[in-house]
Amino acid sequence: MPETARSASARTPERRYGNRPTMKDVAARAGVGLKTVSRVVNGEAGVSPDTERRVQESISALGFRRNDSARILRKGRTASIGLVLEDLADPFYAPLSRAVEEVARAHGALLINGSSAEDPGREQELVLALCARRVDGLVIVPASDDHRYLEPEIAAGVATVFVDRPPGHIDADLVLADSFAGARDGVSHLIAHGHRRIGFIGDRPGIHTAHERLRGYRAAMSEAGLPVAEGWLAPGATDPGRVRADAERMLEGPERVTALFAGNNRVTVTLVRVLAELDRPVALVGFDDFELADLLSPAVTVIAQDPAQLGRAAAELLFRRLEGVDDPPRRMTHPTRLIARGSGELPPSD
Amino acid sequence: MPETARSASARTPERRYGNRPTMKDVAARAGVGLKTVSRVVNGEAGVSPDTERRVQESISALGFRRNDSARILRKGRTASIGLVLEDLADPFYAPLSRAVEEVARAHGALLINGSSAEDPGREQELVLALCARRVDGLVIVPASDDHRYLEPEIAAGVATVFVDRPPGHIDADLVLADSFAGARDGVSHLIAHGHRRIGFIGDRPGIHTAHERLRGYRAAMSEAGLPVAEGWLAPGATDPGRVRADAERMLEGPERVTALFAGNNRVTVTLVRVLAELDRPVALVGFDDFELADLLSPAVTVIAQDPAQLGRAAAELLFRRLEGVDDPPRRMTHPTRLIARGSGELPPSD
DNA sequence: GTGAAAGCGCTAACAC
DNA sequence: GTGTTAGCGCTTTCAC
Repeated sequence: MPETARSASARTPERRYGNRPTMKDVAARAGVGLKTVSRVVNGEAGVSPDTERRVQESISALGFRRNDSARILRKGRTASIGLVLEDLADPFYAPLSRAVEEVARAHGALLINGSSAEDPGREQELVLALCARRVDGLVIVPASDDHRYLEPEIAAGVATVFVDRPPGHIDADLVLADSFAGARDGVSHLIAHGHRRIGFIGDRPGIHTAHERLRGYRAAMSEAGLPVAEGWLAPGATDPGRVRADAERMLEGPERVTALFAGNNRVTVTLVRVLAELDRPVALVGFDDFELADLLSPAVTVIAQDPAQLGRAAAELLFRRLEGVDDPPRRMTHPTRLIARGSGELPPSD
Repeated sequence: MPETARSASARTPERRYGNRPTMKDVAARAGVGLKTVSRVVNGEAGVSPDTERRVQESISALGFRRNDSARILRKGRTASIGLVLEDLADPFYAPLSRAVEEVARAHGALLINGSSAEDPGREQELVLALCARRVDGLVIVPASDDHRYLEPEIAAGVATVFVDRPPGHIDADLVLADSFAGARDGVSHLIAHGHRRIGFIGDRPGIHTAHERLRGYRAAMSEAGLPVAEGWLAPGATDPGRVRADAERMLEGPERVTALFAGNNRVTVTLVRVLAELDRPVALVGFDDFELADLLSPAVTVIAQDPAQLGRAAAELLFRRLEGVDDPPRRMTHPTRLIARGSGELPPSD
């Protein structure tokens, strides 16, 4: 039984890419050589108009589309970068992700991304899967605190930029917001408005930004010569139940706080809910800006950072590396900005 | 001049994947055949413990990681799917995207995604780039209204599911929310609370959901026997400037509306701002739920759809196709839910 | 148990 | 202008 070029031989998997035509098929149909088709497909010079026409006709008749997997294998560059972060749907990370995508697009690269769900194992699994795909570079918001697993990859040439949180146990490019200064400014703002007992509700202290923000809180209190009671500190998971419980605890008793500082956007939103149920005003400053913060009553005073700017900076640094810039790892810190809207300017209620 | 296996010959690009070791290198170092390394890397049976140990040692010494580009080329499946939508950072699409990612992960696939920015040309460019990468399947939120460009791809076996909006001029799987019924319910709700002059501010009418929601508005008005003045309809771009101008126009004059229906989340947010500046109460119902809607005053009544559910349904349908289910294209419609919070229950102000 | 050889679809190099 | 050849790094087949 005779076999045509495309018939399923014993060596061919049952359905390869749905049995799509290849350049060879296009060449055969157009009666030209393989390389001529390649030239046409890639818009290279040196093909006569007539030949080009025949090849084009053949391409559309067969529904040919170049297989970039093969191209990638041959060229050694995938024109894609990987992005791994905690949660693509988080209102803080979504704009960051979008900014990375825009920069990638400007450089002709696609974006492969994944959410680590704050799970170090999942982060590593995703990152290594991306390395196996030979992405040209990686932008990572760490969930893990040990990135030594990346050492062979970086050594092998995978450009890597960390953003929002520093990597653990390795030296690499890094783009951060100034969490320490931001938190210090926010807490100083509350102190300037007369508060002396201020609660801090933040994220788990293992997370770098959470740690820095707590440090900023302590610095502001200390600079003002104010004591900090143990009960005013509540680092931990940012689920509403925990945040609510800690807030309610701080808001009662003789040592009760007159103001709260929220360590991130999710904490802030939960605190807004808790405070809305209260019969007395409690001042609030939150880290991270969020939509509609200005329409709540009182409008919420925040320490704003620009996630899109962080993403853009990280991606641009990455592509600079891919273009061959080979300085030692760079650490960029972006300033934060206090936006006073009302909740942070409330006076103490006693 | 003698050449080792990995030295840069004239035929080798200067830096291929940063010159990473291949299975061949691992095999040479371990003193085994190529296929044996392949067996170890893929956890296949039939390798003696001793050989396996030697290969493993060789793998970690060289920092070998399997090149999935080559694997993909050979196997014909990329274990990746593409997602194209309007804007990854939009609070409606971000959870949809995350849901698609989770389903992909459950099926061992990576997600490559891109934002079309509501630009048909960019949608097509992205989709075709994903096809060239031979993604196994596509989830698309259309920006374009003509998807005939996808016909050869679908014919060639790229599974495709549309979500949120139907494809143009082709028949394909589709997951929608019930925009028509949702809008009709929302407007009926306003009518039930005494309103007779209701404005509709929506998205551009070329967008399917916008069209359906306008149809729902008309149906509700018509069912109640209410006339619709031309000035009460304002489809168009959803930028705050346009929405504000149209709202302000509707809110003055003798025929002024006492209630507004917002066609999507962005319009709703802008209208909340406009109405907050007003000296009289105007009722508002918005399509799409949004965070903090319950904390505004008045809290905002919405027609809620579940974007994560839409994404999950679309991705699950896609993987069912990839597993070989071959029914005719399916169209799934998810119901919406009215959440009364206050703004939609305000009585007419005159 | 192990390995040699073929080939996935493309691009690079070089000959014609 | 155009075609031929080699080979990217892997998996498949089949022989040992």
